[in-house]
Amino acid sequence: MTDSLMPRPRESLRALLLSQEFFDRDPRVVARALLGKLLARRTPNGTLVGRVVETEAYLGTGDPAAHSFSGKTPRNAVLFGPPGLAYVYFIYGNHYCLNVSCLPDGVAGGVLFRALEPVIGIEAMARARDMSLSDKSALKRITSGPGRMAEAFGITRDRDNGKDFTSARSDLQLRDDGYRVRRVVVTRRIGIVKAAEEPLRYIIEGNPFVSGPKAWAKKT
DNA sequence: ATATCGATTATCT
DNA sequence: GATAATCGATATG
Repeated sequence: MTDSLMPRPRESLRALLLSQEFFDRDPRVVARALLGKLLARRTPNGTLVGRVVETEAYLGTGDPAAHSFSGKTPRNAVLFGPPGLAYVYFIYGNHYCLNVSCLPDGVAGGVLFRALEPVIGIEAMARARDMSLSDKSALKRITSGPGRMAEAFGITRDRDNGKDFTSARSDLQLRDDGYRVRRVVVTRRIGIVKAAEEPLRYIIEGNPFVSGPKAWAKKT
């Protein structure tokens, strides 16, 4: 074959950019629908891609666990804005966490990205996390957790808060490559005390890159 | 394998 | 001044 002489389709053509309408829905619906989609980050050096395997829904002003519960502030303003924007917050003096805003402009709601399965740029992700891939068990820990995946992708509030996931010109995008999720498991949310019992955490059943102890990947 | 604890700072009361 | 949508290290069964 003369494969190398043919114009190679760009990566972006093989995975469709998610639209703003995709995010203009209830966070529970979006959280479920995001499983299996691709998070893509364009950097000066290369591209990072991870498949979404774990999400959590935060319901806005009616949800005691949501940052938007007590109304709009400078920090959470993005959650009240248009759908499909990156909401990044800094937590415990150590970690950034990445969310996407949901529902129409003026209505709060969002989805927290909790874990990815690395697809492209694994070496770069490991570097960003100061990890070596020589240890086989290290692979699972690169992007399995909200703080971990944010660090692997170089997400910070200064750089990324408010970015449009749905813009063709954005360096932070969400795409659909046609991957089909077999089965979804819903559990209580992790790391919170308020409204923790609500079944608002969504994971791809059996996926090894889901965060937390193995037991959390099954039920609770 | 599960439990506990300390780190470290932006944000809000 | 208290809190937090976490992580990694350490301790213990």
